This record gives sequence, C-alpha cells and structure tokens, in this order.
Amino acid sequence: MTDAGKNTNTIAAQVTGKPTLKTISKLSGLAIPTVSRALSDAPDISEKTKKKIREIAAEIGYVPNRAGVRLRTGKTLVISLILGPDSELMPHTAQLIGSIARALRETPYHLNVTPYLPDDDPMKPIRQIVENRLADAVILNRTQADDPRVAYLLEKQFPFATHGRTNMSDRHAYFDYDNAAFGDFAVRHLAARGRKRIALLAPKQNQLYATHMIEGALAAATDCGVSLTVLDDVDSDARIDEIRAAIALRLKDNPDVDALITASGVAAMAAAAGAKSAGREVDIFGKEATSILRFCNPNILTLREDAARAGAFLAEAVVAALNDPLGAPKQGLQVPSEADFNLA
Amino acid sequence: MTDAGKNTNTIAAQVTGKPTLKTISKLSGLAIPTVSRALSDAPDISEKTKKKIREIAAEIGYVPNRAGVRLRTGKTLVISLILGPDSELMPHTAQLIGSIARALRETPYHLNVTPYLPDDDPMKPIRQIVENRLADAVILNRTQADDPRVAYLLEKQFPFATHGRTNMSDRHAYFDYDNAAFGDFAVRHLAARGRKRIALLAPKQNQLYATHMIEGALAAATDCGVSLTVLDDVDSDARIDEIRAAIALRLKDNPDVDALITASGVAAMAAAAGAKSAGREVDIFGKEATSILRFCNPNILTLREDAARAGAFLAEAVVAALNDPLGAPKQGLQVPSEADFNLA
DNA sequence: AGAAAAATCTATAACGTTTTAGATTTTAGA
DNA sequence: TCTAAAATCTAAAACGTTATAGATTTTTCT
Repeated sequence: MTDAGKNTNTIAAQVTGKPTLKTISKLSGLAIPTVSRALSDAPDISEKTKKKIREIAAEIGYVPNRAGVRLRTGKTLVISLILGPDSELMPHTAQLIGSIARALRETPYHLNVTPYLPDDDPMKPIRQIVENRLADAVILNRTQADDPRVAYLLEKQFPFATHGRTNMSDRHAYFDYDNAAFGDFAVRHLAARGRKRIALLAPKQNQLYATHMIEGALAAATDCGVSLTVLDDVDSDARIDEIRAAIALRLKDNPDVDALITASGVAAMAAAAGAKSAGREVDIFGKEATSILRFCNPNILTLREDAARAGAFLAEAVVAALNDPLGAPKQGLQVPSEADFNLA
Repeated sequence: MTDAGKNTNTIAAQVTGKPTLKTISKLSGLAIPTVSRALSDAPDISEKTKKKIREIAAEIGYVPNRAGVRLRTGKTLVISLILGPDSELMPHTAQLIGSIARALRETPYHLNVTPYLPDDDPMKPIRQIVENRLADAVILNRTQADDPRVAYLLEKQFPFATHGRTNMSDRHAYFDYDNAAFGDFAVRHLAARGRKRIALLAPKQNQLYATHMIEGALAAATDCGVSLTVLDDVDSDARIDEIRAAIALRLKDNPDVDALITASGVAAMAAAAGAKSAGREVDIFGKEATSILRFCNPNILTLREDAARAGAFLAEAVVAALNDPLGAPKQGLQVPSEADFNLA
C-alpha cells in the first residue's frame, strides 16, 4: 500500500477502453489468433492456455465486437421478424415478439423487426434481407397457403421459420395453432351445452387455418349429431353498425342457428354484438390470443392461443435451422387443451 | 449478337457477387476512398466524378456493407426498443413496434427488440447496450416518474427517447398521452350525460400518468360541479371473480357513485363486469389502445390512444437526438380529441 | 511563363475478428 | 541421442468501410 497506485492487483484495473482480443493478447503475452482460437475452444490450443485466456477474458469482461465478427464471418447475428400490417392489429403480436426476443437471449442472435404496409409489396422486405444480407434468418408471422415469400426463401435456401403453415410446410420450420382441434373442441363443447345448429364464420379467401377449422368442426359435428354451416366471415375492419348488421343478416338467413364459431376474439365480440342486435340468443365460441374477453359477454366461450409458446418455439426452430441447415425443420402445433378454456 | 456473351452492354452484367466499393472502384478506374467520398458527397470530389460513381452505384445496386461501416465508424446503426414484461400484455404494443420500425425505414437505422422479464433487473439490458455498444440509441416503452434507466442514460449521455414522461422529462425526448386532458374529457363527458358522482380508479403506486389523470379530472369536476373520488385500482392480473368482487366492493363502499373512470380498456371491461355483478348501473370511461371495446358493453365509453402516432414520433425523436446530440430533445403529447371518442 | 493556390484524387492505415498456412516447441520413437 | 511426429503457437491476410495525410493535377495570379 506504500507503493501507491502501482500495485493494482486486478488485471481489469489496467485496462482502459473497451477490451478486445488485442487487450487479452497483450495481457497474456499470446498472439491475437491464439486468443481468438482459445476462446472458441479450438483443438490446437493447450488447456492451460485456454484456461489462462478465459480467466483474463472473464476478468476484464471481454465481449466480442459484433461488427468485427460480422465483417469477418459474413454473418449478421440478426434474425428478422417480418411484420405484416395485420399483425400489428392482433393483440398477441407483442407477446410473440417478446417471447422470440427472450428466447434469442440465450443465443448470439438479436431480433430485429421488419414491417411492411398494406400497399407495399410483401416480397420487397424479404428480398432486401436476402440480397443485402440484413439478417441470417427470418421469421414470417402470418403465412398464406401458397405464400410467395415462403417459395422464395425455399428457393434461395435462406433459413426461416413461419408462424402458420403453408402448402410447403413439409419443407420448412413452423409453429401453428391446431385449428382442426380447435374446431373439434368448439363443436363438442357447444353440442354438450345442448346446441344443435352451429354456424362457423370463415373468411371468403381460402385460408389454411379456416380449412383446418372447418375440417375439425365438420368431423366433430357429424360425430356429435349436430349440424354445421359455414358462413362468410364479416369484415372486422368495417364500422361497428355494419358489422352488427352483417352478423344479424347471417343469423336471419339461418334462423335455426343457435351457436357461432369464430376464428378470433375480436370476431367473437363482433358476433356477440350482432346477435344481440338481432335479438338472438346464441352461444359464441372464439379463439382468442389474450384473455381480455373473459370480462365480456357471458355467451362468449374461448380457447386461449398461447403466443408466448409460439414465439419460444419459433426462436428455437430458426436457430436450429441456422446451426444445422440440412437437418429436418422443427415443426410444432399447439393443441388446445381444457386448460386453455375460459368461461367468460 | 455474333460475338456471343461478350457484348453485354450493361455494367451490371459484368458484376459477380455482392458489389462493394472495390467493385465500383474497378469499374470506374477510381480509388476506393474516392468512391467512398463521392457517395458521401464529400466536398473534395468533383461533380463529374460524383455523377459517374453514383450512376455506376445505382446500376449495379450498390448497398454499403453494414458490418464494414459499423466496424469503421463504431456506430451500430441499430436502435433498440426496451420491452418490459407489462408492455407485452398491452394490445397496442405491436402497433407501437410496427410504427417505430416503419418510421426507421427512412433512415439507416434498424429496430431491434430487447425484452426483459419481471424477475430481471431492468437496468441490465440498458447497461449491456450502453457498455457493449449494442445500439446507438434506445427507446424506453413504459417509464416511471423517477426511472433509474432514464437517470442512467442521462448520466451516460446515451441518446434515447421514452414513451411516457418522467421526473427528468425536460432533459430527454419523449412522447406521452395527455392524461390530464383525458381526465378532463372523461369528467366533462360523464357530467354531460347527467352523472354527478364520479370515481376514478388509480394505481396505489404514485404513477405519473395517474397523477396527471387525477389532476385533469379534479379540475374538470370542480368546474362542472360534480364530485370526484379517487379509488384504488384493482389488480388486473387477478382472477376474474376476484376482480369482479373488488370492483363491487368499491361500489358498495361508495353507494352514490354513478360513473367510473379507468386508465385502460381492460380495466374498463373489468369495471363493467364488477358493476354488473354489484347490480349497479354506472357509466364507465376508459382509455383504450385498440378499438376492441366498441363491441362491448354499451355503458363503456372510450377515448382511443394512438400508438402508431407515438411510434412515429419516437422514431423521429430518437433519430433527431442521434443527428444533433446537443439540440433540444423532441417532445410530444397526444391531446385527446372528439375524433378519438368511440361510443361503444 | 512561372509560382502559388486551389481543386481533386490516392496511398496508407485502421476498426476487430477469423482463417490459412507456416513456424516453433514439445513429445515419442528408435 | 537423434529424428520424426505431434502439439502448440504465430504471422499474414482478409472481410468493407472511412479518416488522414499526402500526392497530383488544374486553376489563378503576377
């Protein structure tokens, strides 16, 4: 303590500025490549050296410079989530984003968000990412059956995972909700409540999720001995009175219908409003992403879709695809369970 | 056409691989630094040269390599959005994220998402970003009055903007909802509907937004000649029957109350459910982020909070802070207007 | 026309990393 | 003990960019 300032007994204290491999190199007396190889656990570095270098690295808090790694390796260490305009309006998207990002904390990858607008060409952001190497992989949030983005990514052999299946699902990683099981569950539940004539609101365009839902619902309806009608979904972007009127009209056209199945929580609320204005007592069964509906109309029954689980799975799936490009793509389905069921 | 393959008349066709400054350098016969400086419009490059280089760059589709730029300049070209655990559950967070990212498309910055969990130290991600230079700036989503993250960022002079004000708001960029105006609007509206005894549900902890809300509501109540009571908010994470009971209890304790003001749409729905179970006819006025409530209970009145506007503002504010670190921080408030008002 | 000044361009270096090939040291084998 | 092989380390180069200082050319002035 007399030789003031000289006897700093920690190495860390001697370091100024952000530590790099050079810092460790100087501190250890070993060459920079040796340090680099030691930290990446290369076989031609002795255990003794590795230990020494790792200790120094830990002590001075060395973190590899991403720009350096990127420039050298050509990797970006970024995974990009493609966000369509409709994704933003879905209440569970934030949870999806958060859970992906949280899962990626265990990896060197960072999550970045690439949005596009309704007027934009959905291919543009994808092409930019692939061509300019803005990310090492992408996650597509809402896919269509014959999604051109999926076709493009497959052709370019660019790693990706999707939230939602496609026609090409056997060839790529995905996570999806098991909508067939949802349709089955909804019909059986409504039938058990004594409902006999169930209608299902499905979008006019041939969406895969709707196909699955109808499939499951139809089979269950046959099994339970109740009738199932598929009706055109209403435009949930329309004004509220228009939505109400549209729902009421469908109910008027189908006077025997005593239950409605909808694909989303918002649609369920719209359906409830429409049924009320038509003066009809119908049960409504919807798939919801957040549990906001539980406060609502007692006739609304829901199954919760777990966005956090989807996000965690997608993150793992896309990292797996990066680590093993030739391996079988990871694929997952959320099968609805009683635990997801909320009475309003 | 006879000299097959040789007479490609476009420069682009001669380029193989991703074009770099080197490519343009070879194509133009000029040195790499000249190309670089020409593209950044440096004063010591002739207009003729600039034009030539810009043309070649455009033709071959040159895009600067981010890793190269980053390594050289020390900038990351990344702006990080810090997402707390509660942010994920708010339905408008996705819109906020999307609108920030969309606004950033006009800039060289990319948006990445840094989440943290309830158990995590909220300071940790911030410190990591600052210390390891993982981003050039951050956006904080939900701030507290004396937010330690804000204090830290101010001390480190790290560029940032917040969604929500703090005690230090005069020193940083922010966007916030004008909760005082919301309180004012809600009270006046309820008073105009003939309500006389209004209660406001506010969180126990001293949140800035609640302070503002109460402030505005109190002044308006005095002005309109109605009474205003502030009640403890209920825990919206609790089970539905607990929430119902809690709301009902508050109404029982305040038998004259004929209207409730809540800070969020979810809280409004919870309040509606509670009021119903207490057998009370009260109007409910809530601030909501999405327009989901319009389908709901006719007694729920809402003002819409525009998350997209907040996101766009925050993106601009943070980029402004990056471009002019010494300039006055951009600050914005969303003042509620009749246009945001939705009758259920 | 010649020198000084201005305009325009280039060579070099550096950011931090990893890969390759080669150098050195140590160990094993005879 | 000497050589061959194995183990361990290092030198050099490269990824693509920009900053600095210096070189060259052109213009301006006397």
